[in-house]
Order: sequence, then structure tokens, then C-alpha cells
Amino acid sequence: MGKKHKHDDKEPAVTLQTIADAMCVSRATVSNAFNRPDQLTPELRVKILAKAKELKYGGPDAAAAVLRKGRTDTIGVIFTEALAYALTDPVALAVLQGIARETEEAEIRLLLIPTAADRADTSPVRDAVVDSFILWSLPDTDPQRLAALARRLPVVIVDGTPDPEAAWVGIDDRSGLEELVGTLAGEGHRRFGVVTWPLAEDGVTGFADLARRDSIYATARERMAGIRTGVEAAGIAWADVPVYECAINSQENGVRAAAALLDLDRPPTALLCMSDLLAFGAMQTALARGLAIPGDVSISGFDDIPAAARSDPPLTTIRQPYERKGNIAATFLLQGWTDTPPRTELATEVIWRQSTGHAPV
Amino acid sequence: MGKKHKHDDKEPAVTLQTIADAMCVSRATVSNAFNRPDQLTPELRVKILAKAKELKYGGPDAAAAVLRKGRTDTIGVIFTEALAYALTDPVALAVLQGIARETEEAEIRLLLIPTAADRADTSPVRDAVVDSFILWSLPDTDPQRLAALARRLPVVIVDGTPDPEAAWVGIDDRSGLEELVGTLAGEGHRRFGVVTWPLAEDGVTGFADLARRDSIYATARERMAGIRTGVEAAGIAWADVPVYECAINSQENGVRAAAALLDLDRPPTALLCMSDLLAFGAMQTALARGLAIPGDVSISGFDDIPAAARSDPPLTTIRQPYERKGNIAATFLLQGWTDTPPRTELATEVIWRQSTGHAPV
DNA sequence: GTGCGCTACTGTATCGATTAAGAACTGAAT
DNA sequence: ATTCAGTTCTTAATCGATACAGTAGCGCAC
Repeated sequence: MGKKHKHDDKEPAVTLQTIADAMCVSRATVSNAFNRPDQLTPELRVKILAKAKELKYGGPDAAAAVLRKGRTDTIGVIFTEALAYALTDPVALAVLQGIARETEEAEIRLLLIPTAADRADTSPVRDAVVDSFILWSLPDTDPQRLAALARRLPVVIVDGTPDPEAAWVGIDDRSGLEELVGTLAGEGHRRFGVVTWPLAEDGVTGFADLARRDSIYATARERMAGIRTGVEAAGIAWADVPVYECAINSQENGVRAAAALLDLDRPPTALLCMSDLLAFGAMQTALARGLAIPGDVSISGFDDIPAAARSDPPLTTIRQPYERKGNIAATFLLQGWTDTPPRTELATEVIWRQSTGHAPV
Repeated sequence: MGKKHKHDDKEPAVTLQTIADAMCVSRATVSNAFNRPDQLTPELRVKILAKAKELKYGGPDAAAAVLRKGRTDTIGVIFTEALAYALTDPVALAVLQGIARETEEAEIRLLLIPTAADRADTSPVRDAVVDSFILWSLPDTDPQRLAALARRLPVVIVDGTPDPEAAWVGIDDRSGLEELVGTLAGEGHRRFGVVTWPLAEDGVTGFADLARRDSIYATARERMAGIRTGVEAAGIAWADVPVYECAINSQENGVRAAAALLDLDRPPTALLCMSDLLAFGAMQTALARGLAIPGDVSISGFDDIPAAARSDPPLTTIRQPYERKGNIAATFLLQGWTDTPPRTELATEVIWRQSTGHAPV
């Protein structure tokens, strides 16, 4: 940013007043020339604009205008992960697209807020010039989440723990997995393994013990609960189900996670992955080891991204309306609310394809 | 945004002054409590923050702070296409990731600016509270581009026509295609066809005549020039090379474009696609028609996105450092410049894979 | 007891616009 | 001549913070 303080310049800045003085009109008229063409004669307007260009005036200062108007026409968006990662996550991206689709025609800007290396530093949230926030998948006590709520602006929480002050949109994370596990158990599976994205913010990779499965992420907690209900209904102890946690949601990490799970003494016959990306990695590992899918191992994903239908074999997964989550979150903010903030829970659907089947005998 | 003018409220807004009065300290001290903890005793600070919370104060108003500081720590990003489309374009996305990677650790926010349905409406650009702009692939006379330059803030143009007032980063769009065409001509190809993304902003799909090939997009112009030089060196008239233009850069459009080209009386034996996405579509069409690639038709892409190496057959394409373009654009702004704005042209490389080969006999 | 340096706060000018209300003028109708 | 309604432009209050220079008070050295 070149640290270019306006105050550095020795020569006084060109402002509306500069133009007004040069044209011998009032500041208000110059302002109107830019923002309300109907308030002055076209001739005067073009003369003012010409003078502005001549004096190298950059137009009304946006910050000053926002201060005066009390409206920024901007929504701040905060993701779990670092921005550069979030943009590689198909689901995060789809949610963002869903938001963009709605805000775009309303001419609302989207402010992507960086999650600082130091997560405790909330200044990017505190100093953000926005009218409202959308939070995606932030842990319950995340400093960024708290900072956003502390701003006392309208907030929509997507895929996180609801807050009484904020609107909420999410999915039923539980029942899809419960159904999936139930069906697989019915097909003879007794040894399940779980591949998940982070359960905590510490960047740890590896098997997650029972305490850790009570994640700080609402989504993870719910999904674990769904799986747990499913396996326990089949008479399997939750503690006997290995859960492998990946620090980042990516195909490469799915590869490693599946390897770790399949290396166990009693390897799972069904791998439940918390995203399609992880599932693709798991399939890659299985195929590399010469295992048949689903003959030797069943693999399921979550999300139903477009690639899931095209994989080999096509991936059994749980479809969630990721883009609609973005649509709805944006719509909530565009419409606003007065009393209690709105909440919407969307349904999921198990999509049975060919990556799952009967347990091996 | 709920049209929530601050001025609507009957009760006066809670500001720094409110807290200051309630605590019998000066406004400056309250400001320091939020922004410069070292300027007051910790005890007083916690008391002030407690009172602020009690009075439901949302923290110092961001717009006011920005006005006073003269710095927003925000970069505005403007894309060619509508935001929701840009986010589906692998290259646009990669550039954005490249930008994010650099800005994130500097705690700089990224403002995604909607391209209004009405392209002439530049208010989203004019009212954007930013320190600088990055423009991606905007046509020379695009209103958004002009509006951004008119703000007289630092601007970096990525993949567009340079401007004396703005920094620039782009690639050598020309030589890669020239080399590609030259080699294919050497392998006996005499009938080329081109599949391109938009040459103009009118959303037209179909064959592009010579006039239209002189695109408003600098990138398109350069690439056409590269191809033209290549084919003419092989003794082929540029006018005899059919160019099919797609209104949106997507695989589906590549399918249709290739169909149109292959339906010609003298169908091309080599399809030069302006993106890998379009090339995938073209391959899809060719395979669906039972044509061998490259036996019956050679197909090339542009960009070298990761999927290009994994396609069947693997795609011959021109690698461009899309993410680095974002890195460099962001770095330009983070470092700033004083005299002439910096410019960087990055090299491309033809990646020969199996989707191209000798012309059929 | 004077002077020095330090900490902890205060006073106030300033950032650059927007907008409601009002004034001055023109022209037409009564 | 008077009223009335439009235009077109002006006046002035206001948005909410930041940061610099200044001051009061205090402890300590000589």
C-alpha cells in the first residue's frame, strides 16, 4: 500500500471543495454533479466534471461518503481457513458463488477478510468497512467469529453453531450419515473408518481420540454424532471406530488418511469421508493397493461435488445444497430482519453410486 | 441491507463519545483503549471495554476510522465476467488465489467488486472503499476499467492493455501459439480451427469474422496475432482459418464450438482452444463422434490447469503462470511505487502431451 | 526545592463528504 | 399585480473517529 498516508502530501489534497472553489459553486453542487445528475443543469455538470478531471480529482472520497451515508453496500465474508486455501475448497467456493450470485445483481460488494496468521488478531474484522458479515464454518469460540458478532452488525452464520443474535443457515449434517452407516451395516459392514477434515484449529494430523471427536466445529460434531448413532445402532462401539483427521481438506490428505486406516490391524471395510475431496484421495490409495472398490473396501464422500459423479467408480456421497446456502445467507442480509434473526436448515440426500456395496466375506 | 440508515434511529447512536462521557474520560482515551493498549493503564482499559460492552458499543466505526487514517488496507479486485462466473473459471480463480496468498499475511482485505448487469454503471467501482485496484482481463475501454483509473489510486492491470498510469503484469500470449502452430504445420496440418472465449462484450456465440478477431481484449488480440503469424508462415491465409467464439469460457461451450467446427465442409484437423476448459469440451465432442485424438484431430488448450495432465488423452497446452500473476500484482501494490509503475511480462511454455500429433493422411 | 524525565491522560483540529431545508429566480396562470 | 409552482443552486449541520501537541502529577537525583 506504499504506506501512503493522505497526510503525507505537502500539497493539499483535491477535494470537492477544491473543485467548488475553482468553479465558484458550492460544494453541494459539485457533489450533486457526481451523484445526482438531475439536481443541476447538464451544462454545469459537464463543466464541473471537466474541471474535476483537469484538477486530477479522483471523485468523491469513498470513505467519507460511507461515513456520511452510513451504508457501505458491502458484505464481509469470513472463512475458516486461510483465504488462499478456502478458494481451493470446492464447497467453500460454491458457497461464495452462491453468495455472489445474489449480491451481484443488488450491486453489493463482497469483502474477503483474511484470517491472520495470528488467529487472535481480529483487526481485519474490526476495521472492515461493511454492513454485515457472513461467517462460514467458524468454530464456536473463534476470535474472528466473536469479533464479528461484537461489531453488532447483522451476521449470518453458515455451517456453524447458531447464535441468538445472528441469522443461521446450515444443513442436517446428522441424518444422512446415519442412514448411510445404517445401510452399509445392513450390507454386512462391521469395521468402519472415518476420514475427516480438521476437528480443531491446531493443525494436527492423525487419529482422533474420543475427546477430540467432540469438535469445536459444529459441523464436525454433528456428523460424528450421526455416524456414532449409526454404528451404535449396529452394535458397534464408537470407540472402536477409528477416526483419522486431516489438517487440510484436500485429496492428498485423503490419500494419507486412507493409507493410515488401511494399515490398521483390523482395517475398515467401509471408509466414511467427510468430503468428496478426501474420498477421492481414499479411492486413490485403495486402487494403488490393488483393492477393489467396493469389493474390498466401500468408500463414501460428502458434498456431492460435480466430480463425484464422474469418478471411477462413481462416488456414493451425501448431497448438500452448498450453493443454496450461499444464496440464502445473502438473501437474509439483502432482505434484513427486524425481530428474531431467521434460520434455515436445508435437507441432505444420500446419493448411492458404485463406490459402496456389500462387505467382503 | 435492510436500508438501515444510521440516521433512521431516533435514539442517538453509541459512539466513542458516549463511552467517554459515561466513564468521565476523554474520547481519545477510549479510542486508545481499542487501538493502542499501551497508551493507558490496563485497569482503565478493561473498565472502558467493559463499559463499551455494557452500552452495546460495536467498536470504533470502521468508515470513520478509515476516513481519518486515510488507509483502508483493502485491495479492490475487478474481473471481466460476473463474479459468480469468474469464480468458476479456473484461471480467474488461480489469479485470485495468487493475490490472496500475498495479501493474506499482510492482513490486507480483498474487495470483490460486482460487474453490474448494466456495465455502464460504475458506482460499485466509484464507491469502493479501497487503497488500490487489480483489474483482471478487462477490455481496453471497459467502463469499470476507466472508472478504476479515474479514482487515481494505484492500479495493477493483469492480462489487459497497459496504461501509462498503471502497473502491469501479463504473459507473452503470442509466441507460445506461434510455436504450437508452427510445429503442427510441420506435422502436416493445413486446416486449423480456433475455439475462443469472448472477443467482445456482447455475448455473441458463433464464427467470428476478421473484424471481430481484432478483439477488444488485449489477450485475445495477441493470441489471434500469434496464431495468424503461425499459419501465415505455413502459407495459410488467416481468413481461411475458422474462429468460433463462445460467450462463456466453459467446457459445455467447448463441446458446441468443436461441433460447429467439425461440421464444416473442410473440417479442421487441428483445434486450437484458448483455454483448457474449452479444449476439454472439444475433446468430448471429438470422442463422441468417434474421432481419434490425435489420429483424426489434434486438440490443444491454453493455461495448463492441473486437469490438463490427467485428461484422456493428456492435453497438449500452453502453460502460463496464472497464480504468479496474482502474486506479482499483489506484490506490486504491497510494495508500492513512486516513479513509473512497474511492469512484468512472464514467459509461457508449450507443454506437449498426447492430444496433438501428425495430421491424418 | 529545583529540575528532569516519565507515565497517563486531555484538548482539539482534521479527515471529506451528504443532505435537508431554504433562497433566488423564472415563467405561467389568475 | 399576485400567487404559485418549478428549477437551480447554497447554507450549514452532521457523520465518528484519530493523532499530535500539551499538561498534570509523580518519583527521584542532587
